[in-house]
Amino acid sequence: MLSFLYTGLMNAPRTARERARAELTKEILATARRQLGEVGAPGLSLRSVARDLGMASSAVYRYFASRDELLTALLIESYNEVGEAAESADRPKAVPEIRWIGVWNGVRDWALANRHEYALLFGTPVPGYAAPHLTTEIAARMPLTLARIVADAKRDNGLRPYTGPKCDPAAIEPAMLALLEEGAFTVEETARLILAWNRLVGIIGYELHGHLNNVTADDAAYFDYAVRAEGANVGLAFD
Amino acid sequence: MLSFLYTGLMNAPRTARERARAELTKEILATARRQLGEVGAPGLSLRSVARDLGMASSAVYRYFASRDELLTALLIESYNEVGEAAESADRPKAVPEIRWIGVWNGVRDWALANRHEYALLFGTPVPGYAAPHLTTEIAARMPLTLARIVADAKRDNGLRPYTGPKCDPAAIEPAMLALLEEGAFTVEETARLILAWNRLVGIIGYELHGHLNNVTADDAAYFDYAVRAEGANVGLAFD
DNA sequence: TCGCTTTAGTGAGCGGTGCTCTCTGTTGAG
DNA sequence: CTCAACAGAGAGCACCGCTCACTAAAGCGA
Repeated sequence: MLSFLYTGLMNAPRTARERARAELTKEILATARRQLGEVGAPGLSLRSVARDLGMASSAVYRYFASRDELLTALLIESYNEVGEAAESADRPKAVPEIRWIGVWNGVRDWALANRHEYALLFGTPVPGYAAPHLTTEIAARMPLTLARIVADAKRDNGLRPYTGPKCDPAAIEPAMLALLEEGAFTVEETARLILAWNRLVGIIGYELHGHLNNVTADDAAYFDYAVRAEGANVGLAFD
Repeated sequence: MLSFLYTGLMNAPRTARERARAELTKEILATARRQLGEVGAPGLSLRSVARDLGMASSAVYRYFASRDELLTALLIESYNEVGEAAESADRPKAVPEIRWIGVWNGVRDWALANRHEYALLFGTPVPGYAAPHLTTEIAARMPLTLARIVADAKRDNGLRPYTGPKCDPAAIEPAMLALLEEGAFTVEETARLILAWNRLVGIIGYELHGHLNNVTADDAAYFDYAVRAEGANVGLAFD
């Protein structure tokens, strides 16, 4: 499982054979990524990747043990990209509200430009395919960027008081609570942050997949509203 | 397109041939539905439906012009089921807060029992497949059940004042605004209702598809919290 | 009732898929 | 230099959606 990570990409290739292997692995990934962008994950075919590269389909199996393993590699790549998009959209010196809006728009822009990749990350899973545990760490980059913003806001000016329903602490995964205690969040604040993340990731997905077609007229304006509403919910100074 | 609706199911069959056709159409649908529940939409195969029924795969094409048409029939069936689940979970004589919780739990229960069907309705769309317009009317049953609850609450006791960010009216589809004006909603209230619907449908999807695996420990408790938070957001009396 | 048209169902076939297996040639290490 | 590890090719298996030519039966107008 995930053998490609160790045999192909990591460590400096020493022999000519190893270098060739690393190179071809990258080429396969790049071709697969291009096809993913064009036809989406369900349409991605190992055979057509092989055709594009002018090699026998069976040869690709020397590099990726299965189509699922290839998809996993693309999944990791995409998680990193959306994390990168979120991080680079952040302006740590700006006020939290501006940062919040900026990061969410960065994520949405990436999603609009990489809709099939977004679907792979946050959409309905391909039946029979389960993302390996390895990916959870990388998957955290994007949400952690948002957590940092709220943590900074809390440190500098405090969060606005919240008057809504309370969340049962037992509902949240202990590891997640521990992680966010670094930002000195209460259970309540953690739950609201998770909720905000869920909601906005969901709304981007709905826009992308056309579920808002007969509902909203201006998706960007609706998203802007949702981002502000969500920001207010986690305690930022939107009104 | 959608010829099966007219040739197979609607109107009372008169001749023996028409009756046989109606019957077989139903059998195909039932078999397909069973397979959908077992292997999900991407795994649903017209050939295996035919095998289950002991007929040649090509014969199925006399009843459904394509796999997509078969999926559309299942889509309609599922939309009606989730609408039915929402409506029958409503207790119109109860207070709005109880009704709100009840309907959402009804929807979630249906989703948990019919996860592949839920994915078909609200998940990532199958590439190349676009749901026909016909379905939008049926799709409205579930959200309208929720709109009714909030409308009743507004009529009887008024909604709680909302202090969050405002929504640009241009963001919402005019037809949607007109539809909800029947419940005497303001643009702001309509936007919040849509938002609530988006969010909760999304959260159910996340739970179903495992995206909450490392985030929440008790999905039911988390959903309960989300339902209350969302109810408070639309102006119901949760605190 | 006859004859014709419409329909249901069959099975072969096309081009595609993921994946396996055997075989060949090459590379690299002891 | 030898030999094992490895890369690549190609045939093959079982599946997929879908089409087409063909047979048999049903329905219907004359």
